[in-house]
Amino acid sequence: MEHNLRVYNTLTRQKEPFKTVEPGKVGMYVCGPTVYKPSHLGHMVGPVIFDTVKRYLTYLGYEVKFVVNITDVDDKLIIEAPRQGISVSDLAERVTRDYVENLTKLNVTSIDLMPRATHHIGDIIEIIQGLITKGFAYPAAGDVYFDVTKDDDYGKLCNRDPEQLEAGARIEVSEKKRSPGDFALWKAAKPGEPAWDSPWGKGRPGWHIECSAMSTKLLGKTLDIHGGGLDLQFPHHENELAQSESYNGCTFANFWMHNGLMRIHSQASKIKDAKPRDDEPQKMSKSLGNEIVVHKLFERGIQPETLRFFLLATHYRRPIDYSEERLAEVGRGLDGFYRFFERFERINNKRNFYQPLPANVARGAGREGEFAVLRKRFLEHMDDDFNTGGAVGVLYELLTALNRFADAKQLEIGKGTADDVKAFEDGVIYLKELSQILGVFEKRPEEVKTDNASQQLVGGLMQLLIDLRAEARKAKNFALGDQIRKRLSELGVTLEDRAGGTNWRKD
RNA sequence: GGCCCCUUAGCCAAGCGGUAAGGCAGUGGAUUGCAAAUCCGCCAUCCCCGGUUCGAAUCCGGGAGGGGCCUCCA
Repeated sequence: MEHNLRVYNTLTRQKEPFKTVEPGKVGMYVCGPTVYKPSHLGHMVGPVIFDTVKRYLTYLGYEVKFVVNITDVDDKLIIEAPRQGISVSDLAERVTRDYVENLTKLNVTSIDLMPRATHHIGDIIEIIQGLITKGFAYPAAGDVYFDVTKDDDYGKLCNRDPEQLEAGARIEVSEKKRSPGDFALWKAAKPGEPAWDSPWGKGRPGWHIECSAMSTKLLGKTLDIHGGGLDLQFPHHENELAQSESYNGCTFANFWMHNGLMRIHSQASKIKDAKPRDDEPQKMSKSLGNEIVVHKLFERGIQPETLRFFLLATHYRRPIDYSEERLAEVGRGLDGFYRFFERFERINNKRNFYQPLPANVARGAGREGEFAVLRKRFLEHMDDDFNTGGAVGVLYELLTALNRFADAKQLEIGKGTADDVKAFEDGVIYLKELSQILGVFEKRPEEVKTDNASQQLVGGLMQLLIDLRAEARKAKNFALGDQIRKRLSELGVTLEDRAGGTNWRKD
């Protein structure tokens, strides 16, 4: 496979040339949510990033298997379910549905499997038993713990020294543990808790082990990419790594990718007792209670595509500060693209911009024209550790270049030569090709929900007003023409006079 | 206390040793009857102080400020 892709690896703290275990194939595992509360914006960062990662790898020719797990049994669920008066499994089901709906809206379509922890209890028990047999774990009164002192390179992902874990003394205290850094693989059930039979009695899996079990089961012993939020590095990923490598005796993941965290200024959130320095951004998290719930954002009319673009406009390893203003700003930037797509359809009314790409698009073909150069720069950014921020910048340059070209050749009034039109269409095809890598502009933005009859009526009335205004302007009665435009503007309708006629647009 | 990471224009942001992409906002112009849309122009020397180098936003050292993890967390 020929490419120049380099990927930053948390394990080595540097960018490395991307390689895979099996030629042409990629196994990618990303940690999904513990499903006890509706997803907030922070939960969307990883999926959008890794969806884009998969899109790019697929673009390069890889066959990618992308797994996102759902942790559906955990203390958090056990506490939350009774509060809502429902069972743990119903809670899990409800929250998972919310998660998936949000992902779908954000055009995260590339996930192949979403395994649930509770569907893999057998696999989990098998690994725990294996770890006990190999001497890496020990049962203790119905629990089972991983013994970090038996794992020579424990802490290698995060530079964590097991000795110093004691010094912290903030770790869960348990007299069952041999040393403070040990963590639970299996937890004995208290009465009324969800429980499964095991060699150590009724209980449930600890956190971390489900990921080791499901990733091995579904993707094999060595993952090409393991992803997740920066906050999962320790202890979650460190422990996953320790378990898996101790059990399988081989490298767990070749590339560890961690996305930056969504932050929010507490003033912008609804926290009552904000901390003294409430002007500094903080991580968005359920436990801090400052989260922006995704489905509420959609209910308020935020376009999913605006959100996706917002997430991709920054490099994935950096934190992103959320604010309403920022979202509105991104939306304004996006408008330029939507207007261009309409322009394209005016120029070539045979084609709908959102139609799929022709299958015969020859990638990398084409002259060293301006559009082709920009396309190349876009791909170079993606090769550089999936630098979507840089790529988005180039997409804007391509947009400007296309508008400039259409202006210069007066394509809108049919003045361009056949060659001009061809060159323009090639450029548009590049734009579509690159947009698809980012997972944007694949379908027309949602129209305001009105029934068909109303829409037709509005269209008819608008045409009536436009025609009347055209007559007034023809008669040089600009005062009347301007009045019509002004009154419409007050209603949120903008008129655009062009050579080919007048367009209208609702804000 | 330990371990990571960040600091670029009014705001967001790319940049990974060769003399600052892009977006939003602002502003001047082309176009327009006037607008809208579009295009063109203007708008930073990169937190501070040292050092390495012919050359540093980019490397090294120190300082200041901020974030994350060490406890559930995407």
